Amino acid sequence: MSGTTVGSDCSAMQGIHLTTDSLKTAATLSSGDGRHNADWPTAFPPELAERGTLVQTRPGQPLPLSLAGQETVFFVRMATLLFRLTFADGLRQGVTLLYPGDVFRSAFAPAGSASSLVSLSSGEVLRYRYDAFSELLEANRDARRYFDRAVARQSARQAIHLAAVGQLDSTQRLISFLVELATQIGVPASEGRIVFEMPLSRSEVAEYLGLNADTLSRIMSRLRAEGLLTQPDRHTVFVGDLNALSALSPASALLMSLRRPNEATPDAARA
Amino acid sequence: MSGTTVGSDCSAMQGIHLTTDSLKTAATLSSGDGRHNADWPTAFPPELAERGTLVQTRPGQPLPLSLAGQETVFFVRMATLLFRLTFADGLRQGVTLLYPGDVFRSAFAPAGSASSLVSLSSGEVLRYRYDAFSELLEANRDARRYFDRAVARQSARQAIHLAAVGQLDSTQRLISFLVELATQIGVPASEGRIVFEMPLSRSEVAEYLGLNADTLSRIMSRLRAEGLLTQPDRHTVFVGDLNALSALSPASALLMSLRRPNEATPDAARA
DNA sequence: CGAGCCTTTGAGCTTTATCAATGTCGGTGG
DNA sequence: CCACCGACATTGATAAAGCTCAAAGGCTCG
Repeated sequence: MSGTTVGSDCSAMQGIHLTTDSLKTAATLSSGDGRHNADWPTAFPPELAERGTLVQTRPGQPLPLSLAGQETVFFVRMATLLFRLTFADGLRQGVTLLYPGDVFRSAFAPAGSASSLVSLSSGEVLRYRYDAFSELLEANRDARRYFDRAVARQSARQAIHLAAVGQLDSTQRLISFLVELATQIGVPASEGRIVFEMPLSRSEVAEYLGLNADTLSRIMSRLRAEGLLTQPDRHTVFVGDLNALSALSPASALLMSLRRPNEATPDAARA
Repeated sequence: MSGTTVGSDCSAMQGIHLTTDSLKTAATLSSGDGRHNADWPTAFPPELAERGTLVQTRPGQPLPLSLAGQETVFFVRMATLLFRLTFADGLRQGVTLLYPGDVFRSAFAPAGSASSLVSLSSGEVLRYRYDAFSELLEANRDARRYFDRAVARQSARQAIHLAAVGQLDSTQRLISFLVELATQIGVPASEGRIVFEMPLSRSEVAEYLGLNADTLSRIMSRLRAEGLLTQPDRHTVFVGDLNALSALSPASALLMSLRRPNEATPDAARA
């Protein structure tokens, strides 16, 4: 599995439709390291990948939830996405982060302009019309299973996030967030550390955690001062000792138990 | 519609299995007022109702999420349920309220003892083993559609709840909660008012809203003093003017747009 | 009728938001 | 190459929202 953030500054990025064989890469990429257990498919079924519309994303790029009035479905092949809700008065809340392997159905969001889906990184997303996607699932048992599992996994993640926002103090919330990122997009670095690129700006993180951006900055400074974190630059975070960090938030254990699906783990934990 | 708060000390209440025709009531009840549009089923398909295990609930009764190590699915026929998450240190957060028509898959909750599903009222719930339920959905297109819609609806509700907890002040949060209840379980009363039984105790409401119980009590007192609410007893709430109330929280509009599925509305809003 | 639990309400304190000033990064154009 | 600009980040002082603790009613159920 390769790196984390990309850094492309390409141009055309909207809906290139893939014909069945125009992009073997798609199928190949997504079947990935998949162990093809018929009962518990861990990889996105290639038959589905072939039928989607490829969207190349850039940081900050919005992904419209409805396409010609139709419901949509997105499969995150390689990117980090944010699903965000905006109230009438402009208050915004980051609801869920979506990582590679995740699937998002537009009906998961309240109707209207309140909801938006934004890519936080450069990457690739497959887009479907919901009715077409739904038919594909009917025809493909593995695809259906993949989708149902993905939905369940994300639902669990969102529940933990809600509990963190509702019950934890600001420090614990931030730590929970860092643990989430370390678990989902972190990669091992020297001396047992873990690195990841922070895909959100300070104010986006604050919005996600239900905190004030100033407060958040203060807390990050404190964690840095305490040596729990190192930041060579604004967007790169090294976690020295993930265990020490996670011990500081009650949500850590739950967050770390949620792996991303393609993770190469010896035992395929089922739920 | 009897009592509310905990205190059940009853005895037998678990799983009575229904044979195909032992409970015609089931099918009848759940097909309810359903308009049987093949494309968009609004009622829980009777074929599914017949196959579930009927669980009669009492206030405070826990519904175990795993059954002999198997994943489960619950269909709420008549009750209000609470899905709650508990952190290792005992902090608890109410994640979602489930109303009649809702469907809950145990995998929506993080694994382990952190999650629990509790009935807040007397009522009836149908329980399935997930693998059996999954097969039923494969065999029944309407059932599959019902399930997918239900999941989407609940996901949207949970997103709004998260945004309320993350962004709103305590008064707005409480008002959002009241608007949710009025929308979901409220019934018209005299003089254009709306009544509902509050299925949660003060401290459970506080837990759901991420507030302190004392603070919550204060705010309710204030709303009562301002005449927005009337409470003949602790568990009965009259909302004098739902529009006036909902104007006080930015989340109201979104919450009110989520109707429950069996609602007899002229137009069947699709998403 | 009494025990226990839930609720209400007050006083004081902690945490976090707000406001404002200053600093840093990255890009742009002279 | 440097000066400038705008967006983002940091940090301090202050204020307010909500939490904690404690005491005093109410309800409910044996």
